Order: sequence, then C-alpha cells, then structure tokens
Amino acid sequence: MILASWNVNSLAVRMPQLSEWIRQHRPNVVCLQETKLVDEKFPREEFDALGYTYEFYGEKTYNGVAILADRPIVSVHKGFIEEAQPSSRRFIEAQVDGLYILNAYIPNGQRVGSDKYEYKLNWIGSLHDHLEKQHKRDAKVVLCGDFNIATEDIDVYKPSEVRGTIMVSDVEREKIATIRTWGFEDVFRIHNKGGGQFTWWDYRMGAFRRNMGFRIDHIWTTKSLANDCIRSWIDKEPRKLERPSDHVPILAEFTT
DNA sequence: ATGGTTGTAAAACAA
Repeated sequence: MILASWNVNSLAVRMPQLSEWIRQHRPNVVCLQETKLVDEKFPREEFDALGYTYEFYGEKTYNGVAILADRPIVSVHKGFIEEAQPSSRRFIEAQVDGLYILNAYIPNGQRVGSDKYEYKLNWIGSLHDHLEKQHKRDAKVVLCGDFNIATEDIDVYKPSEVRGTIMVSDVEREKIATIRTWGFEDVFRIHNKGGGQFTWWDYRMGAFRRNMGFRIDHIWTTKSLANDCIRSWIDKEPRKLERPSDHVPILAEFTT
C-alpha cells in the first residue's frame, strides 16, 4: 500500500495538478491539507471519476483536511474529542484496510512567542491527549500531514540561518517530540539518512530555485507499521509546475 | 530586522 500526504494550499486551485498527479502515481491513500474549501464545495465528482473514495473536513478560506483512498474508508472521525480551543478544521482520521490513518494540519504558529505559537503548542497537546484516549501504540497507526515543524537540523537548508525561528525552535521541537515518543517512528528518516530533502519552500525569494527548503511534512507510524515500510520518498516534481503549491507530496510504501 | 509571494477575497490576514 502506498500512502501520500500533500498540503495542496487550496484544493480549488490545485485540483488539476492533484488530479493529474493521482493519475500518474495512483497512491492507494492520499491525505490532503489546506483544502480551504467548505464541505459543500468539495470536488466529489472529480474524485469519483478518478475512482477514489473520500472523507473531508473543511471550512471557508482556511485549513481543511481530506482523506482519499482507492478502497473503502471507514470509522471516520473529524477533529479531536477535546481541543485546546474551538475547532479549526485541521484533523481527520479514519480506517483504511485496518490501518488507522491520522491526517493532521498542525498550526503554523506564525512567530515564536506569538498567540498563534501558543495555539500551535496547545494544539499539539490536544493531539497528544487524543492519542492517549483513542489509540494504542501497538496498533498499526499512521500519523501524517503538514506538521509545520522541521524536527532536526538536517531538515532545513541552513540551520545556522533559521535557528530559533518558527518551525525549528526548540520549544516546538520538544512539543512534537512528545508525539513521537508516544509511539511513532519517522519512516522517511528510516529510509533516507541524508539532509537536503525538503517538502516546503517559501514562495518568496526564489526559495525553491535556491533549495532553501524545510522538511515539515511527515509520515510517522507506530513500530509494527514501520517494520512494514519498505520505502519513503518526496516527489519534488509538482513544485516545478506553473502555480504550484508551496508544499510537495511525501510518500511511503508498506507491505501491509 | 524587514521583506519577499501566494491564496482568499475584497483589506487584511495567514502562511
């Protein structure tokens, strides 16, 4: 089974690219973030035509997540049981082929020390509570999505330049480490030991051309599923298209 | 330390 995660930064704008990309790669499960669509506007017919089932949790203008699969999606839950603050639509989970698929769009946090940074930390706390209450670390669980955190220095283009700033600050790294130590492994990192492999480049300053990137989109799995993971990779190609998302897809293949 | 760009939506705000 191949699973992909992609922050499309507006599904309305990116649908033609996503549709073509799915046709080319036919991943079995696709987790999307930043769909920026109310549920009424979710492009059901286009995914029907592609032969995918879907579950989505969207809102106007901001956020929004979705799970697509080429097989049935069951046991869907939208949002957490309890959240630090009233729900922005950033989390959806479901079961596909007996795997628990958790799709997260972790808040960006804007600036270290800001109210939004505090919200980011609290949101991750709510995710931890949710895992404690709803999941078992000995089950086959995938947590993927846009984490908005580069977990190690090799996940950024120039650590000395960005140290302490948003997505790399120590406090948020420690916070996301509480999620990892709950019971996850970073399957991309298991299969790719080197640096310079990124999933996001700022739209500004020719960041992509200069490879000024960050690895902030992740696929983490529990131990038993990590043992089933035979490869994981990033597809940079969509970032080269006209009018790209600022993120690219990350994928993982499981024998499961 | 700002500013650069994109998306949404109609002036800022989020990223």
